[in-house]
Amino acid sequence: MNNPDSVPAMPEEIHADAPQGDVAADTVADRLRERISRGELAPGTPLRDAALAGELGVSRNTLREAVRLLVHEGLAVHQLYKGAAVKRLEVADVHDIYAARRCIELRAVEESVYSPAEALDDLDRRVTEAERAAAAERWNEAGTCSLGFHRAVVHLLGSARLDRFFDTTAAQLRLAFAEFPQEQDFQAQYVPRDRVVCDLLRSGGRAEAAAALRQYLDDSEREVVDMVRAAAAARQS
Amino acid sequence: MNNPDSVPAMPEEIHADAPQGDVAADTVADRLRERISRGELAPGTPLRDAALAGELGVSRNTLREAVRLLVHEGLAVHQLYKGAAVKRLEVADVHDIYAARRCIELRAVEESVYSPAEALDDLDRRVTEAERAAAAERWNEAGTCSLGFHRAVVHLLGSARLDRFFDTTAAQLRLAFAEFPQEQDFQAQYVPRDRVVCDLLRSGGRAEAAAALRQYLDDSEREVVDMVRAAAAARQS
DNA sequence: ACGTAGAAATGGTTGAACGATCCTGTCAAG
DNA sequence: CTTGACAGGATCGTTCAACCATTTCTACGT
Repeated sequence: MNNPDSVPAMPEEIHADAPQGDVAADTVADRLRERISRGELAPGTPLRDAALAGELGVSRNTLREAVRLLVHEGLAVHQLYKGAAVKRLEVADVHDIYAARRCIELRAVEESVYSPAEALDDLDRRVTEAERAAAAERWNEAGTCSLGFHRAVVHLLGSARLDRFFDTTAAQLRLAFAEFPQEQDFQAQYVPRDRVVCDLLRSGGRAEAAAALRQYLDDSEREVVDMVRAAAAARQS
Repeated sequence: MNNPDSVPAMPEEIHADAPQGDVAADTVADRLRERISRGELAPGTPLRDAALAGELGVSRNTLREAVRLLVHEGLAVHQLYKGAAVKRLEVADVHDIYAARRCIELRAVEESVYSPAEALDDLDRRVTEAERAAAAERWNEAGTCSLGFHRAVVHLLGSARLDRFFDTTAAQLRLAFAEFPQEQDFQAQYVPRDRVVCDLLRSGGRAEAAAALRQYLDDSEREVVDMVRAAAAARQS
């Protein structure tokens, strides 16, 4: 099955915009993250180092460093002598992730009293962007913008570490969607609810905003759990 | 200054209790983490791969994978062509870390309404342990136990990801103490305040518990900032 | 059919090599 | 004496080829 093409796969050209002050393993990790998030490397796909190393034009050692980073980020899992594979989200993971989201995002809403006005304006910009994308029926982009809104909410807390944590968690959450690329438009349904949360927040209704956000997260969690269950069921057949 | 002992440093024996189902790089990362947290590798210490690889009895490649993990965890920093060094906490880092702690721990207190009684009993156990250690003037152990209490508080939220995040953040915070091994006993001063928070939590006084915890974190942050400032000043001379 | 022994594939680790870059100390010109 | 060029040496980043360990596949004999 592993077609040993005598002609090596064309090494993807190095992106000129790749961070040049960076080491190879990091840029390779970026490339892999990218591929995973766009579903090109579906959950469960084994990450064979020899193959990927050739494909990306780096040595096996470098690629292994990159894969180790992905494992550390929870985007891949590792088994001794069986290598790494793209992480497959389980129901427990979804609950775990949403517990974390509830913690951080709800706290951010409560703490937003201390946030400067321009930070709240940034929130509004994000939602407006998402609405524009949704109106144009660019569902994929709408999902990305919606996520950007939540990212901005977290950013209100002013901790780069929390921002990073949210990013990696969101990346994991995307694994659920990666199995159903066509379902991405379901995210658009949540854009109006982003708007509600945003407006309540700006008008000072923290408690209502928090309640709305909590409901939002509960509903979203239910939906993602269903997706994961469906994916597992589809895999059985 | 880098004494090139012609006789190679004795490779530390492999711990028999090292997770055997694990790959070498992970166990090496554990060893390095250990060394850093106990101050054996002080902040600013360069992590020279050739030297460390020999010392730990692994190849340079394996060691580099381990170091990359530490960098990813924020325990080390990396500069291209200059290698990695143990992270030196700056004031901004301390603010960042405490913003994250406030977010998570305060949320945990508020959310503890939904926590089962035995989870709260666990909190009590941790504090009692810390008190015992403090009474015996084992300050180092008291600090560890106190941290265990806060860890248990976070655990109330029921997210393994948040637990992990708290752990890595706490490990970063230890970098501040690593420069002042003798000051570790100052942590003991906080044990009685842990007791207050714990009791308020168990008696249902969430709001008071949250207020006490917030005050706790504010004071602690101030103190750690002073430590970092002092360390920076001491470095100038 | 079934278990089993090889064989092939893959993973884990090592050691050496080579170029790139940084650092340091030297030396000569000003 | 200061300054700057410059030559080593040290370290880093990366690659490559090899080796053993383990799994997985396959084909064979029963």
